[in-house]
Amino acid sequence: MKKTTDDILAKIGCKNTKSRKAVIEVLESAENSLSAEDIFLCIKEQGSSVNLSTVYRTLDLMESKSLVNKIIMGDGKARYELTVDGHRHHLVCTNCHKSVPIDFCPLEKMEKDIGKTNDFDITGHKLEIYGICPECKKE
Amino acid sequence: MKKTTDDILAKIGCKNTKSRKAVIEVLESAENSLSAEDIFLCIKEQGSSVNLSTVYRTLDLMESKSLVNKIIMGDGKARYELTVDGHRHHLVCTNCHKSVPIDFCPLEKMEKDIGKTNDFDITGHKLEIYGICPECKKE
DNA sequence: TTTCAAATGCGAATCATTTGCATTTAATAT
DNA sequence: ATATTAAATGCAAATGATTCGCATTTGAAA
Repeated sequence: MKKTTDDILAKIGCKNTKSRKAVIEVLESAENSLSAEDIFLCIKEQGSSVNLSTVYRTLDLMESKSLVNKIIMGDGKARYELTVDGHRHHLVCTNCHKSVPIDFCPLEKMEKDIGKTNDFDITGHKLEIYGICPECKKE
Repeated sequence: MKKTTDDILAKIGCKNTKSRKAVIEVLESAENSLSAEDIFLCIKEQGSSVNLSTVYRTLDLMESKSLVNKIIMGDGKARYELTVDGHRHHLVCTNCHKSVPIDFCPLEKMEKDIGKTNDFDITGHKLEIYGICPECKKE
């Protein structure tokens, strides 16, 4: 079980530290994407401690290695999640901020065409769909 | 020519002030989406003066009335543009931050299905496509 | 186990955006 | 026109997420 996080860290050629393992483990067990502070608090709850700066640095590092996907949200806080095969978009509840991953990407087929039409080299995209989740609808 | 901005302001039921007219006029003549500070500087260049807070407040107001579309960018600054019929997505150059509007929306047809599948009431979405523009490619 | 670059913690700095409050102004009634 | 008043503005200070500098610690290679 620890093996996985160690492998991840070895693969990107950086030191295998307690903080980094903690961050990765939190992300692995998360159902939703988390903010840096969410991660920081999770680790604290587990009895360990990391500095918030270190969480940010770890996330930046992992994002630069494409291990983590940074989601820029409308509320001013970025969320992070482990990169899964390909990428993933979310349905975000504008009331409670919970997010549900969507398992397909409406852009996949179109991206190349759009790039060609506009003479851009496409490097990526961000998509979020907003709405009210079932729980919040009840209220 | 002034008529248009006056109409816009009348329509949303708020005071018709110099600052607001200035913001709207800058947005009308802009080719790309602009940051609050871009707008602030444009107005200053024209010899007038507005407070940056006022620019933000005007933009928030207009966004709340759906007259302006707020684009959340990866560089930490939001960009704004007048809402055109329906909505619009952008191809954004990650190098020079220029953006090109895309005249169709890949989500249009899918949104309802996605909402139904996940039991969400869909309220909207944001999509941006990133790449390198023709000019920046040359470098 | 020595060595040293890489990583961390801490506090301070940044920077876009927001807010409180005193002052000004546009729109309405007089 | 003028008075009246809620809405809008300017200003400066606050906020809040993220970043940075730097002294200290630590993992990994020799």
